[in-house]
Amino acid sequence: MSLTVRTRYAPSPTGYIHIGNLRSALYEYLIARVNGGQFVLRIEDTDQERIVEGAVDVIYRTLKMCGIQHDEGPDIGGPYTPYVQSERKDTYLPYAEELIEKGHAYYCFCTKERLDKLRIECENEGRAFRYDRRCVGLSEDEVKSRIQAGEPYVIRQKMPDEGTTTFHDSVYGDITVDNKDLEDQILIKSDGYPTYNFANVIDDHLMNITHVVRGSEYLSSTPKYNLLYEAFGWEIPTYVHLPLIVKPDGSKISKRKGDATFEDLINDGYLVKAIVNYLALLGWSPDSNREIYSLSELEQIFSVDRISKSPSVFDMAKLRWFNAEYIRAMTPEAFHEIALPWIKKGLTADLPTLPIARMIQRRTEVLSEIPEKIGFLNVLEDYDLNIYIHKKMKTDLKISLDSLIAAVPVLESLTDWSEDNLHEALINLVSELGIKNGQLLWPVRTALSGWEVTPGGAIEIAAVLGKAETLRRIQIGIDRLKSCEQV
RNA sequence: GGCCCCAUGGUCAAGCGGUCAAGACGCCGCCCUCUCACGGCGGUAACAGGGGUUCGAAUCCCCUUGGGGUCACCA
Repeated sequence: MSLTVRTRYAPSPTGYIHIGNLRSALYEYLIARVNGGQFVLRIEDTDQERIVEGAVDVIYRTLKMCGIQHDEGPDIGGPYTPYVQSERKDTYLPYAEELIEKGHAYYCFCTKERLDKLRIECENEGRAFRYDRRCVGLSEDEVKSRIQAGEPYVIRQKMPDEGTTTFHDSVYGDITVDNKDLEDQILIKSDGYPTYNFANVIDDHLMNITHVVRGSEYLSSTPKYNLLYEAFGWEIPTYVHLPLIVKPDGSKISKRKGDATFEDLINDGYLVKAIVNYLALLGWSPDSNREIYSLSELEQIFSVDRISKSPSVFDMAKLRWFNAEYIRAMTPEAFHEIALPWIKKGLTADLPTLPIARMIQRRTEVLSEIPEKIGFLNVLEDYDLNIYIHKKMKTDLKISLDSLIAAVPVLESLTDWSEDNLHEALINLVSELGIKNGQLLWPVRTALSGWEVTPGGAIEIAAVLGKAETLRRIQIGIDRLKSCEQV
């Protein structure tokens, strides 16, 4: 079979894309690309009660940000337009009617109320609810007259009474179920819209989708889809079911629970490329030990047969690592650009941002941690003088005071306030004084920041603060140490 | 509960009858070092259990246990 591979991403517009959903889109895209095929975007909005304003835009935006570019879709058209199911509403009913003629479906007039009652009864008796097929044997005349009377109805798929149905999945292998365990699922709802269960089969066929890629939660309903394909006499697509992405506690990532949506991660300062890279490796593994891959590299090497079956835990710690890797790999200028909004968020003082960016780049794993990291640059807060005392640096209050005093004239005489010059001047001073680096630089760093821990050392911080502010802060340190009785 | 799926360190995972059972994240230690971080080096830790098949099982089969999914006029 040399058909062009065609995959589709068929989200329902709910307003956000959670991580598992995005990974599905990624894999669908990758499978199309690695086979030189096409990737289609189709909007599944057959549930009129769940329509969310602007939700489709979220989908477009997310795909675009990730570089997952579709070849056909509502926004760019294509040979199978329209790509929005609500706009295809009229195409489904005739197929359902065809099924009725062939004896694979039937009209059902049972009301929601009756069904609910049935459900409760079953629950009370401790057995699983299954539609009791009350309408399966209705005569053609009765159906006709009830429809003419305006009675609402749905169309149900009629499952075989016996036998088994087997389908093949590319990752899970052959799966067989007893037909008696299959429910007569609804194909057309009483509002005239098809259910997902029906529409996806019709559209996948009509749009010539060759590889149906979706989460493994659809595994249990796939036999019903197979029966549909068979009833129509259509070719069954290649199924590729993906293992679920779960939370550390093992439960499914749920939308309403506020679990990691793509936008959340972006807002938290995760890089798109890092997210995509991590997602690619969650449930799939390459043929080597490499972990860093760009999207275009993935388009070359992705393979369905290396998708794993077992669910994988979404591990924030690992995502952080990926993010940090991408940050560290950036040029200082590029990092400065993406970090700038976050630097501005944490910076009230008027200081040059590029040196700040350079200072924090290696020390940043997620952008959102930047503001709090650079707070010491804004104002010098009162600090505990005891932080001048550091055993490993071999400093105490006396040594710190001496070092700060010694640093003043050296810094004052510096005309070109560059990091290199600062480095040279201070290291020279160290040897002049015959002390250890830390005995000078630790006190200076402390005086400049007032923090016990800072991103960047004395020299980097001095360079960022500028000459005047550096000297001012050192003087504060000197004054405070002098007035300290223990010195 | 019925049906279906899954099962290698805490996490992601390689492995597809013969390996001292990779690698990565995390964690711990050491080195580097002006704190932190980066970087370098090292360490911790796994085939869920029980039966088979086989000369030989993490790899194949069965059972048990555990986990997950699904049972809507949602997708």
